[in-house]
Amino acid sequence: MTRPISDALHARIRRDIESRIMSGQWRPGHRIPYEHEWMEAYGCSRMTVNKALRSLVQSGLLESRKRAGTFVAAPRFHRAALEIPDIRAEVEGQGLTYRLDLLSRDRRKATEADKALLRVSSGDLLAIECRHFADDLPYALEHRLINLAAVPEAAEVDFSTQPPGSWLLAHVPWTEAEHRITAINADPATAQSLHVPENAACVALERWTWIGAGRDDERITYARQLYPGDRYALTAHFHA
Amino acid sequence: MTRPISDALHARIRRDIESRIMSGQWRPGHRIPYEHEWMEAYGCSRMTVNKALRSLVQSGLLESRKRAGTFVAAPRFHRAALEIPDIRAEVEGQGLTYRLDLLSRDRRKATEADKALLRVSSGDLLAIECRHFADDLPYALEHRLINLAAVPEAAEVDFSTQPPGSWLLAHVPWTEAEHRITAINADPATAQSLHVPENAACVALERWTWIGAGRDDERITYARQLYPGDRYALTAHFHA
DNA sequence: GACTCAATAATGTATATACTTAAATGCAGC
DNA sequence: GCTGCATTTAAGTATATACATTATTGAGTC
Repeated sequence: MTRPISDALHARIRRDIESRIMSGQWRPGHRIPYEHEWMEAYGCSRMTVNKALRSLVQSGLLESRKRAGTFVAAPRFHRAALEIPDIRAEVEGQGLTYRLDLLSRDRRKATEADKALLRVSSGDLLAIECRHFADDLPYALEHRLINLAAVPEAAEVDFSTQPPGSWLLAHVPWTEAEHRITAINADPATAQSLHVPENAACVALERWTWIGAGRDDERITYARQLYPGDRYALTAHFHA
Repeated sequence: MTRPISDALHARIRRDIESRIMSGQWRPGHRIPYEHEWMEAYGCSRMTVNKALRSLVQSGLLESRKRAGTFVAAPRFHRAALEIPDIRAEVEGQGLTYRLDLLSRDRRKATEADKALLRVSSGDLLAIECRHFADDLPYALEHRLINLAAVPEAAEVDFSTQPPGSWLLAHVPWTEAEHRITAINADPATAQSLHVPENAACVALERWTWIGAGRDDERITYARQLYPGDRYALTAHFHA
């Protein structure tokens, strides 16, 4: 997942700055040398220095202010890049056999509850309940709503073999998404479905997906996935 | 959290491309126009076009191949940027009163268990157990190990008022970090400590933090935070 | 047809230059 | 001391240009 290291000059400058920040030599708030100082130091043009700095600004390590200079940004949070693979890919990536179990599929007009979850005001949708298996052990329980106004093709798709997440990821790419991760106790039905004891702690991952950033944004899907807490962990890595 | 919109030409080109991808008009694998076509379309230089494209490549929306062109990247995961604020900031950000309760503080040579968690081979460390309160309701239970070889100053800090996470974030900036999120059932002691029923589902957030990307990396700290699942949710947003 | 190899065309990198923009600085006047 | 204003300086944007790199294309050969 690491970027291929490049021997380009701007990449070297970038790495040099990065390592001085990472090592703690330059702390947040520290004003790093001016662009013209870097260009002297490396005997290159300002554009080259600028390219390095801009890329560090984009990744949040630096912050520039006109006239004042460029500063090491203050980390206000622990940032991490969470990459949630689609479940089939995740299971198969672990060398296990994936199997999907479609529990229910219902095409209906949005109920009040659906509207609240999908964040739409009306329309038809597809409601799916399914279980994901890894080597015959339940891996996740999924409840999903798909907005048919946004993705009419979904009405024709056979979700008894293809997980809805995989299909959507391939067919409705590059959407905006919001995730909510919490923990819940398995109710009796969930416990039975996931083969865990009643009240077992589960990771609940909710995801809202939509297209477009403006007012005319279009809700695509809502998904809620429950994972047995003792078999599953989300991992995230911060690298800058 | 949204970037300030810029009216620079390269930013406009960027937005135009972005919106065509986000709207689904250009799907993954699609070859977008060549740089020289963009420069004709906008009547600008190639460097300006290049700036827009590079920034979209950096954020993972595009992918360039020499000679072949620039393509819409295939989203293989649901990416999300997880920003985990330090607990005090998080609580106070919600308008609640923060209070820290230091349960134990122990300076010791690393035990076998410590070594495994902190991922060091030996050395002195500081082990801290504390509870974070929001308006007199327990918010999180924290178990933390700090490697004194990496952060000797920590030995002198008074962690009865200042949460270790806040202090570390301010004093050991820009580190690498790995997060692991899972769900567990509260054991009797934890339940009592967090004022939740026994076996209540809790979000368990583990974080390993170190400095430097090479072999000579230095382990800073290990933290495990338990949050009552019914009072707490991690949220993450993907925006591209 | 399959293989080799050179021409081609697109991105990648870098330079030198010029003008714009915004904020820190310092000076003048009250 | 404080305020307002002009100055200055560093980053921001953009251009035109050149050469490097590399994967594709296609022509020529076996």
